[in-house]
Amino acid sequence: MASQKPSIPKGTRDFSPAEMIRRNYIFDIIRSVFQVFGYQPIETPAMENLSTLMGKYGEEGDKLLFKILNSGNYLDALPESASRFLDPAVRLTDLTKHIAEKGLRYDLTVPFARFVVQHQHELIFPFKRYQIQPVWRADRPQKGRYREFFQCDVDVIGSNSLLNEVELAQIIDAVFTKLDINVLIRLNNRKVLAGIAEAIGAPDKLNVITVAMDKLDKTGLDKVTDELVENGLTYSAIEKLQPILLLEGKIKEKFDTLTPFFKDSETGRKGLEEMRTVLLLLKDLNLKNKFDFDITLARGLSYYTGTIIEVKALDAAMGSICGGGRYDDLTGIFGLPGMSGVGISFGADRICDVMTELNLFPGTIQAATRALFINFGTEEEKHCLKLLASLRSAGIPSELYPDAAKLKKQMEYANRKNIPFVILIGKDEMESGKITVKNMHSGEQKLNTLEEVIKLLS
RNA sequence: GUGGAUGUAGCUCAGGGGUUAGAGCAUCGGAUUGUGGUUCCGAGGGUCGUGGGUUCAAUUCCCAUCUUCCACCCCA
Repeated sequence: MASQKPSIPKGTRDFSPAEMIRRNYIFDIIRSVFQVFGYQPIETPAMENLSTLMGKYGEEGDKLLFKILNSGNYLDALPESASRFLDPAVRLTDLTKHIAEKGLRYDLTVPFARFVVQHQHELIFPFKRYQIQPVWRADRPQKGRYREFFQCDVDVIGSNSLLNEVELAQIIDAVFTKLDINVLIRLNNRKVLAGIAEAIGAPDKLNVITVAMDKLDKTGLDKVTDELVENGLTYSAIEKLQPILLLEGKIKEKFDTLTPFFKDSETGRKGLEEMRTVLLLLKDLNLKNKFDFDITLARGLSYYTGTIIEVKALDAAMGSICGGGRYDDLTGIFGLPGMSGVGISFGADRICDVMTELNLFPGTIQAATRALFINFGTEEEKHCLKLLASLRSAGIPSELYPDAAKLKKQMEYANRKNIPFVILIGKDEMESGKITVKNMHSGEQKLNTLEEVIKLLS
């Protein structure tokens, strides 16, 4: 039988020990910050019922869901002959709903909303939770984009207070300060965006406007204008929108321009007021990283209703490495209305990419074996096993080479694994009861008692 | 879903319509069976992504397909 070339699905990755050490460094910092702010961990299944996931991320999102084929003879469950679904006139989604009822989660927010509704009577509100798990998207992979990646979510649900938004900004600041990444925290509010749509007389075109505005810094004013025209915005509306699109400079100037602009839009005024509250509180907190009120920030996920947040690394070319916002009614679809939540998600994989690119991992993070016992044979093995146990109970990470291989091979093993000390116990040492310790860095070698060895390696 | 690149040894990559396809690194053995990193010597390892076409002859040229990467869309 010809052996097949091993491979893994597109957009997924294996993580080597060296990579896991770096990834765990990031996860540990993020987790410790979450905990210090009073958030509690939960986990949810990798797969959810498709009905939980569908329709929550907009049309695009549905396409990017990985669907799981039903077990057993799934074609038997079809209401009519399978051949009908081969007709191109029949929509593929019709077939999908008959043969797949589960899907891999697309993010952690929607499963969290489901979790909250399902466990509402056990939870203490406002409920502050964090969740660090992989999510899956059937996207085309490219730089910084994977089909399986880890999100680190923090959310507060059951509180309308804008203090939560402020707290999330503090968490962002604390995490990236600890990771030594310089970031810009961009803030906006969906109500401000809705207000703009209202004020220019195109309230139904909110989505078109936000998507176009989001592209402003990438494609420029002309392209954005073209796109707006294509999507049916009138020239007079675009004309009114222009000064908003070009709004730059200090936060205060943005408020000065928007305030009169919103004189007929209550939604806009409300959004602006929320922004003012959040920004003023943040101003007094002296965050290490910069934040800005950026009216071109839109964010695609359709469930956001208030504040939206996005974080970009300043020194690396990478999409957003953290994002989130407030959703007023995500639990409503699952039967629990009036429960507002706000949360953010850190993209661990992108953060890892940025830190690798900028060389930000400290050199001291690898927790490797401290000492390797050389294996000289059966008698020596037995002797070493006891000493090994002593070192381990003293908390010294140590190992015994499992085979009586050539010394060169064992030394090479220690060398390649970066083990700083090698312990040699042959006939001589067994008789004298002493232990030879070799420092692999300096090459120097000494006879010691067990106590001395423990002291030396601790 | 759209567009552009890519695929040759475990890895990074040269090469070229015509005997036996190369290099560096890695692996294994030896110099050196109680002493690693450096050095030297040697060995193993390939259906040149897959399928088809052109040709006396294709790994090389052409077409298709898949893979990976990059960009768009969207996003972490």
